[in-house]
This record gives sequence, C-alpha cells and structure tokens, in this order.
Amino acid sequence: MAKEITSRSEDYAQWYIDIVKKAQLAENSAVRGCMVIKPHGFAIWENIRDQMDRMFKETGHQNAYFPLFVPKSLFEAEEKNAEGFAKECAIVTHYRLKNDPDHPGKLIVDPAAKLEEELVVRPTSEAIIWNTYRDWIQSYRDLPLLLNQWANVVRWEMRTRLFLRTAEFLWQEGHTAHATAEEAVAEARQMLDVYAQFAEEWMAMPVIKGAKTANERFAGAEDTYCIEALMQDGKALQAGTSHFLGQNFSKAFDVKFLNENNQQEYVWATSWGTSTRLIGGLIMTHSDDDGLVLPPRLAPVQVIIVPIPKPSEALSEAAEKIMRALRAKGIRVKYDTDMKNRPGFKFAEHEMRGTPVRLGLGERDLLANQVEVARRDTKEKTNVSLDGIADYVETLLETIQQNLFNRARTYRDSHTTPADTFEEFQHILDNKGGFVLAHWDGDGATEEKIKELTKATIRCIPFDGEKEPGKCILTGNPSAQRVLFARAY
RNA sequence: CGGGGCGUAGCGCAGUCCGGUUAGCGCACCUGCUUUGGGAGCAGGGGGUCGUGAGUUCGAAUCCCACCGCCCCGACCA
Repeated sequence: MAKEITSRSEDYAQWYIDIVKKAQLAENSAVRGCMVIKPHGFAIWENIRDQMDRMFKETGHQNAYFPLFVPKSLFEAEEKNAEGFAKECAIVTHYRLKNDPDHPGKLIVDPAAKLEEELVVRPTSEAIIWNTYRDWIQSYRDLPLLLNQWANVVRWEMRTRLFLRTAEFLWQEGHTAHATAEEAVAEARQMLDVYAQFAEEWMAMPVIKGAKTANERFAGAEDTYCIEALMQDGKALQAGTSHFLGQNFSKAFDVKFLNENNQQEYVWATSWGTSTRLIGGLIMTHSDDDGLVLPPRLAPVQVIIVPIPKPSEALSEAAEKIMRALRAKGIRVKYDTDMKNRPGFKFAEHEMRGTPVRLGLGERDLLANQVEVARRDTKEKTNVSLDGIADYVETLLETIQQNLFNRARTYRDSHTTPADTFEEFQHILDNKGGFVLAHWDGDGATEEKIKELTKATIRCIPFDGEKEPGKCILTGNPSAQRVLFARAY
C-alpha cells in the first residue's frame, strides 16, 4: 500500500493534492496561485495538446498567436465581456524599475515610467483577436476564419487549486468568424463535439453535452455550450466550453464583411476553450488510493519494464528485445534502469505515477520464456509468454483504455439521479451526490434560489435530454425538460 | 476578500504555552557492507537566515506588531 497518500474516503481534497504532488505532476510556486507544472504533468499536457491539436486541424483550423497584453481600451470594448472579467485581471501599469534610494540593493517601480495606457494581462483573448480580425476580414470570401491559439492566460482567482483553478493556466482558445449565425452555431456545436470526443476517447472521461443557462453563460456570449464530467466525490467539473458569440464582438470591434450582394454585414463569432484543468479532471476521474491512474492514450509512458531484482546483462538484453517489439507498434515503453531501489519500491513508484502496464522481468521469467504483466487499473497480474508479448500488450492497452471509460461511465450513470420534489433533490445532493436531473422553470431567479439553498447549480441543459414535461422542483411552474444539477468545482 | 488552522533541513513533524549552552526526530540524501519477486537492514556522514521584516530583552524558533504564503470553510469565479 502507498502509505503516503491520504485515502479518498478520509479526505478527498487532501487525496487530490497528494496525488498531484506524489505523482510529481505539479507543485506550488513562489508566485501566489501559480503552479509549476513538472515534467510528468507537462508530458500529460503535451499528449492532450498534441491530440486536440490534430483534431482541430482535422476540422479545418489553423494555429496563430496573439499578444499576452491587451490595451485597456480594447479590453473594455465589449462591455459584458469586460465586466465579467474585470474583477480578476492583472494589470501592467509601468515598464521600468529603478534602484531604491532608501534601500540599497532593492528596486522600486519607477514612477516616471508609467504607461500612457494600462495593459491588461489577457484573461481571454477575444478583445485583442477581434480587434485584429477587423483588418483581416473584408469579404465573404475571407470567411470562415478558423483560428486557434495555444497560450497562457491569467485570472486573479481568490482561491486556487492545483490544475483545477490557478491564477495562470495553459489553454487553447479557438476564435472563429462566420458569415451567418447558423454557420457559427454549427461551428460552436462541432467544437463541443470535438471536446466530448476527446474527453471520452482519449481521457476515458464520460461527459454530458449541453447548454448553459443564461446565469452561467460566458460573459459576452449569446449561448454557451459545455461538457460536464462527474468526479469521484460526486462533484461536477466543467471540462470545456464552446460559445456562440453572435455579433457582440464584431459590433464592438466593427468587424464587417461584404456579402455576395455587396452589402455590409457584421460577422458572426464563436470561441471555445479547454485548459490544464483537464488534468485535474483526469486525476479525479480515474485515480485511486495508490496514486495516479492514467488512460493509456494519454500516459507519457504506457509500459514500464522493471528488471527483477535489478538490471543485469541478460535482463537488459531481454528488455531491449521487448522494447523493440513494442516500439514497432508505436507503444511508449521505458526500461527502469535504476540500480538503487528494490523491485517493491519501483512497483509502488510506477503505480504512483500511473503507468498503465508494468512488465516484471526476472531470471526465472527468462527461464520460463515469460514476463509478469501487471495492470494499473485493476492491479491484476498475469504471466504471459514472451512470444507475441507485443500483441498482448497492444491489446491490453486498448482493454485498459476501454475499462477506464466503462468504469467511469458506470459510476457516472449510477450517480445520475432524477428528483421530482425539492426534498428528494436536497436529499440526493446531501447523501449520494452526483448529477441530479430535475425540472426547472427556466427562471434565473429560481436557479439562484436553488443554488442558495443547496449549493447546487445547473451544470447544463442536456442536448440529448428527453423532452419530458414536468413541474419545477422549487416553484411548481411548468418545465419542458429536466436539467442537470450538481455541486461543482 | 471574511472566519479558522498552519509555516522549524527536500518532505513530514516535535520543541513555542512558561525566552536561557551547540535546535531535535522520522523519511529522503551521501559513503560502506549485507540484501533484492510488493515501499530492505546495519554503521558512519552531510544538510537549518526556525516564512519575511521591524520590535521588546543581557539573551528570541519561543513574547509583541506588521506583512507574505499554504490548507479548510464562506463569498467570488466560464
């Protein structure tokens, strides 16, 4: 047993922190609210990034890069967006330091170096991007404009948590321009589908697609779509959002195009984003009290070969042969050449780091022409013949990927509960947790009241929800379909 | 940003209430030997501005003040 990880049942929040730190994914830095992403954590992010990037390219998008700083006058141009982010912006006011005359060796901000106009450190890039798009778009032939950027953004959060909410985080933000509202909505929906597909097929994290209520909508959006996942403690995590921005930004930044009839029209917009928060979701979907559990498709190392008791000429030679066969199939495999630690220590270590498959290879295995195959997800161990080991491992990795998804979906489904009365609703939230499907009258004030009473919010109005009429659990007013409630991160 | 808790070696902690020689312990680290199929044992060794700053005092990890950070609860938050 891993002695150092707090168990989930004892203290879920501490368990999460323990996993992040013990699996060496990230740690707090000298900067308030900002984390250092360590090599293992960053390798996971690189895998997430690379695959999502492929999916963006396959759907016709290109990457570009826009500045970190947004002049305040541009930032405030789209009023709702500016208002929504105003409370959490870092602002650059000066561009120079100078020696402090009163304290040798110390520096002070040079008051003579005050900027004419303050620069907002981007909390999101709509403003700077739409200001740029104005010059890029003249005609319907320039549309659609389909760009994405991989970047860091800063949101001065009051309370931060590693990966889930940090003051600076890495993300991707897509920003597209279209000739018609229909086309923009279709784009926003398409990208939500891309997110859902990525979450389910790569992260093995089942998600529910839906629309946000007006209260939960992105500042400046006409409509916000999202994917919502359920964590092991019964709380929901918003894993990605895609927004139909209407003409709000094109009007704010005066982005017009000439249509086929030679008439000026404002452009229709979308934006969509996912962040390093996904890693938090990945952790809380699959990991256990022994450490991180990674889906094979995103694991930096998919197979670790542990020589028992330690590397020797014969064992290393056998390991090399296995590695060649696995690599020929595109499997990421590593041989543990550490001479210092004993096998038991290494087993625990690799489990902590979430490596999906471990091959234990000792002299007695060589004699029997076999290897011990251990699965991280189920902890099962099997002896497998070295003949055809690559095929076996290839199949096993797919099996693990599928098993993790099925396991998470079973959990999610068994923690998605309908409620027809407010008492029932509250009881489920307090005792079982998870998603609660309940009727809501569509009124923002009702939503607020429910949140106040239960701390649960409407995660989304599911797209695939049955159009089953009913009565709002709070007001009794008519409702057309159940919406998805949960307490959330 | 409000309430509570905490900050002593890389990590986890004792010591602080009640000031007093050279600040301890476990893990980790270094060296050696014995070990090695689920987190090894023994022996020796290195590592500290006690979160930061300013005070009180002959003397401060310990008392006072301010600040910073972390964790929890709340408010806030795509």
